[in-house]
Amino acid sequence: MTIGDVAAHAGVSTATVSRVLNGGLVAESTAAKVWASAESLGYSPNALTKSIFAGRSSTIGVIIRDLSSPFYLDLIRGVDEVAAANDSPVMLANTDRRTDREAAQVRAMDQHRVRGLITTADETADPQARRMAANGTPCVLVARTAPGLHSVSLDDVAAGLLMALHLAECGRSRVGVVSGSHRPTQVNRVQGLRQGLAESGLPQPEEVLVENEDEVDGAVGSLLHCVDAVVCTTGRLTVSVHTALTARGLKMPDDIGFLTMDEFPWAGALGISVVAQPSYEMGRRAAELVVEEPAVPERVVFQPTLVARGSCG
Amino acid sequence: MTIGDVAAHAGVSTATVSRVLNGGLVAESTAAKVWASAESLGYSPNALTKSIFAGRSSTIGVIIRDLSSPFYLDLIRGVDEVAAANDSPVMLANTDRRTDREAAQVRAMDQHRVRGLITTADETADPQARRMAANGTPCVLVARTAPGLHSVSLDDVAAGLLMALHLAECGRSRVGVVSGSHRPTQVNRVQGLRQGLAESGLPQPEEVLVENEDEVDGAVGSLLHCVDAVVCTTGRLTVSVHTALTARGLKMPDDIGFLTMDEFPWAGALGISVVAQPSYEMGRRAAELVVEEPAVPERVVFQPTLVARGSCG
DNA sequence: ATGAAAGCGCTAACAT
DNA sequence: ATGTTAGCGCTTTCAT
Repeated sequence: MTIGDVAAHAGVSTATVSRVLNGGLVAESTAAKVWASAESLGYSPNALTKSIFAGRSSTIGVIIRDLSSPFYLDLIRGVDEVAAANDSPVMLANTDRRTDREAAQVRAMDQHRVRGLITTADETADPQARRMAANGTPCVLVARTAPGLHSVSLDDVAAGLLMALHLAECGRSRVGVVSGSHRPTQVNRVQGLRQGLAESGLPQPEEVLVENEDEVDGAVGSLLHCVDAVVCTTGRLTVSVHTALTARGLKMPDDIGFLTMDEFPWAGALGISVVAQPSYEMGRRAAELVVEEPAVPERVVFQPTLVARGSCG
Repeated sequence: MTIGDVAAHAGVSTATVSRVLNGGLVAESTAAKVWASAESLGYSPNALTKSIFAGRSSTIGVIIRDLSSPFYLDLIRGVDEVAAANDSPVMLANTDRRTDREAAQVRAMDQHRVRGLITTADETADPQARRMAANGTPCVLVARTAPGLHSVSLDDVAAGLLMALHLAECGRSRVGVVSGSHRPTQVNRVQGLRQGLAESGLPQPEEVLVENEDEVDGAVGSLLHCVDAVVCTTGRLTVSVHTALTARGLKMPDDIGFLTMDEFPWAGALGISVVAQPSYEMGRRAAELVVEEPAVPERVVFQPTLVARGSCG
């Protein structure tokens, strides 16, 4: 089914059909004929071919590190919302935390001539992203910044400060922190926490860094002999850390304080206090940057909010 | 940057460049020249144009009813996994439970000439899907079947039976069930439950159907005067039902039994028993159907499994 | 108001 | 082994 078939069926030229389909100047009567033909032939315009002329597709590319994380999920929902409102399909790729996949995925997005790219990938793929940006494809970094590229991120230091403040208010004095990686988000959150604790006149935290989820239990155990509160700087490890705590029979907030990052569906039911980031809004904003294509790199920073539910006292 | 630019730079024809890029028969020396030119010009092949020739894109389309549901999330992960292994990008659309959006999204997928479509949409869009299927685009229904289309679904009746059996084994005698809609999955699960209870010599369940999450609390309340176990046939409402129960001070399993659908990250920590569906595997299988394009409509049915954690006794 | 024709970036015969 | 040429399905001048 091509535009040619429709043209033949309607007894007009392909140019006319194209005009009808795209709202050009055509006589009422011919337009009607064309619509009828298109209908009866079950014609479906080829979006791929259209994109060739535009030079790019209307698709928005999204590269996600970890599809199992609630944060990224909400991010996607936000992106999708804005994309849908702009008739832009969303092309999704999951690196599944395998950094070596990122380059290939960015390349794929580039080759599909996405209208813009929203990525949570590591620095590895930055040069490619920058090249895309130079060629007129807006690229938005999420949870990270880089020169020459847009970014949407959380004020991670503020998140750490918020945590420290809350712990201090709850009368906690010795805190242990579980972080998830060396990435800037994690480092900044811990830094904010340190700063906040210092400002509150509290001792610096005991820190463990955990890459793998199955190391959490041991790490938390090593923390426990000297702390009265455990904070977790990544939503990814919330379940594991919580489990490590409760498995030892510790009750919150009486035996131990617990504070973690990122809102999640069960937080309310479990009474777990969190420092939340507006992930859905961040997704929306990222997509808006793609749609609006600001000329100069924009760095959007969102503020975290504390949701106190009693797990710290 | 087109193939023509590369050809000019390398002093060969576009055909030769195309051959080099796609592994045709070319002299080592020319190939080297071409690669060098492509490299230095930063050439990136246009996947859109390629698809024109193939007649279709390599993209797999996925339409999801509800991106916030863990079930669909795992499904996507499965799809993405197989898609990535086949160099197929994934195009994602979220209907956000607005049935009226489905038709437009299926149409968009069609117009983008997706290689195949995996959809959780309602019957509304079936005629379009069937037309696509007729034109050679494999369409896979998830959690639903329809004549002429592939499908991947759970044995929902078995899920209900499993629930009934477990409740009976735990000594529950009067069960209340919260279902989420009139869709076949829900109906079949309840039917399986009824059948299982009957076979176990237990009375038929008290049933409430809840469309909106904020009606859950009232609905559960209305159930409570006469039941010693509550089952929820949709993972979407697990949190709400659980909250409705605990908010009334009911302890599981002593005061009330609780059993719900779909595995979720906190189930272990909370000791909630569930009947799980292999969502990730289902996603994989759906994508495989797209890739393999079986000539006749295939109906893949997965079996649910009980994960007993003590919330029923 | 409509058609003819050129061309978007690429591939695939068909030549040489 | 490489170039020439004719498309793929569509848009867009430029004529008429």
